[in-house]
Amino acid sequence: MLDMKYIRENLEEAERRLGTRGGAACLDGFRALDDRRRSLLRESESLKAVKNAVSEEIGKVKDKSLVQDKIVEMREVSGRIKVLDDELKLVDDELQNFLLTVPNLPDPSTPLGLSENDNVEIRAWGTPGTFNFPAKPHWEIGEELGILDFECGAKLAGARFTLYRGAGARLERALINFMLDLHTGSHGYEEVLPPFMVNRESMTATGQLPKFEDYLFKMVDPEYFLIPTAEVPVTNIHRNEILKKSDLPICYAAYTPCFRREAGSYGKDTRGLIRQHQFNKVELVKFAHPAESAAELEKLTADAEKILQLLELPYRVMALCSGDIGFSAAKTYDIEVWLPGQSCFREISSCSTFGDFQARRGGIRFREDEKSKPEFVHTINGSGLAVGRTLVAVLENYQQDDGSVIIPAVLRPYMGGVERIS
RNA sequence: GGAGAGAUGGCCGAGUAGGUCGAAGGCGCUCGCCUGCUAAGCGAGUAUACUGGGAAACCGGUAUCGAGGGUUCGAAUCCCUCUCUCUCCGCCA
Repeated sequence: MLDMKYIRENLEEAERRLGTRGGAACLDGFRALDDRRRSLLRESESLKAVKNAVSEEIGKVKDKSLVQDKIVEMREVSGRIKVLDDELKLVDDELQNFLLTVPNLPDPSTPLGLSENDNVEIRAWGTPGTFNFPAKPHWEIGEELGILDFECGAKLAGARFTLYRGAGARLERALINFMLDLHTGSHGYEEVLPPFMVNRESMTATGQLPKFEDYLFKMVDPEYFLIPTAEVPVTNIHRNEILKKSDLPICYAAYTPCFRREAGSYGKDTRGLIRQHQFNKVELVKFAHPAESAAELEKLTADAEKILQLLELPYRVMALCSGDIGFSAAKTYDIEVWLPGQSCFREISSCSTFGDFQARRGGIRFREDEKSKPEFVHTINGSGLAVGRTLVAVLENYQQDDGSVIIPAVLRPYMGGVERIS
């Protein structure tokens, strides 16, 4: 959520910055609602001041018959207040609902552009390997090895679900453990294991709701939402808290499955593991001092990259342009891994800083000094990494001409010493 | 699922025959004083949000005692609904 005072005082600048996301940035109506709200508030509150003062006088008088006229008068004032407050509530709700659907302002360092074609490559690591045979896509490798069963996934649940078997299931688990061990052991993150379902408040704080309910899986009674990313529960750990400045940055790493409706992506990536309704991810989440958030985003991105480096998987880092960043993000780096079976780079991590956008929605604050006003922290998060897609990258980059797949050296301890799946 | 108990400020904990309670007291914390160190002691201060005024320091108003409604001139205190926590029983990975 954007700061109301900022919008009030910088309406045109806010519209211009939002406009860089593409589409019409429309803050029309904000000013009218805001003015209406404040005028109602002023009127209601001044009446309450009168009511409070008179009620206090009435309280001091023993014989209420002496103040009967005041009681009657206040009865009318109370009625008037009720009317004003009812309308205020309507205006307030409308204003809140409006603000909750306004996306974050792109950070000044976010490149301008309209689509993914305008994203900017920041750096690349590793060299795509060459194969003396036609490189296969992972779904062929996985099916031939009997470790990925797409048919059975469809039987059990439907399209975009997969059954992992044997070494495939173990490789997924190995990747999860490898990632968590690295981030907690070497990068300073605390491991957390959150609920995989959350309530509406949590989804609203991180920005999935109210605007993107269609993208989520939802339980109706009682109402719960399956998390689309661990970002949601982990960011909400500190919802409505005032953190100690000395504790910042707070860094969490969490493994969770993620559940996404993938509404609007019909026909896209229908083969293989790339786009599933359920997938595993290790997520990194930070709560940082505003002055440190830019640097923390760089560090977090580097932490995610380290996984690919140790797995020796080639990748590139892209700065998403203003038209391609997510609703809540101010700045995003995508890490894209090389997939030889499909001859393309595919997103395997998305690392973003949200500025105070999520913190304001969630009431996550800190104090600069003991006596100063609480300020909003900045939240930062990124995949470290998407596990299913990492498995895809391992299968495709480490495939051999005999159909087997070499296990990267760093994963072998997690695979019971297995060096090759064949 | 059944039966009970509870939810107050950073923490602990008073306050329910409605009335000056944003809320006693204690702890913690901050700033001063004092003690040549440490401990103790003394004094003052110590919530948040919105809103009005002001360049600012700051001053005023309103709201908040789990959440939301209601009764009342007036509610932490009464009524209703919901959420969460705890205890016991049942069931269960």
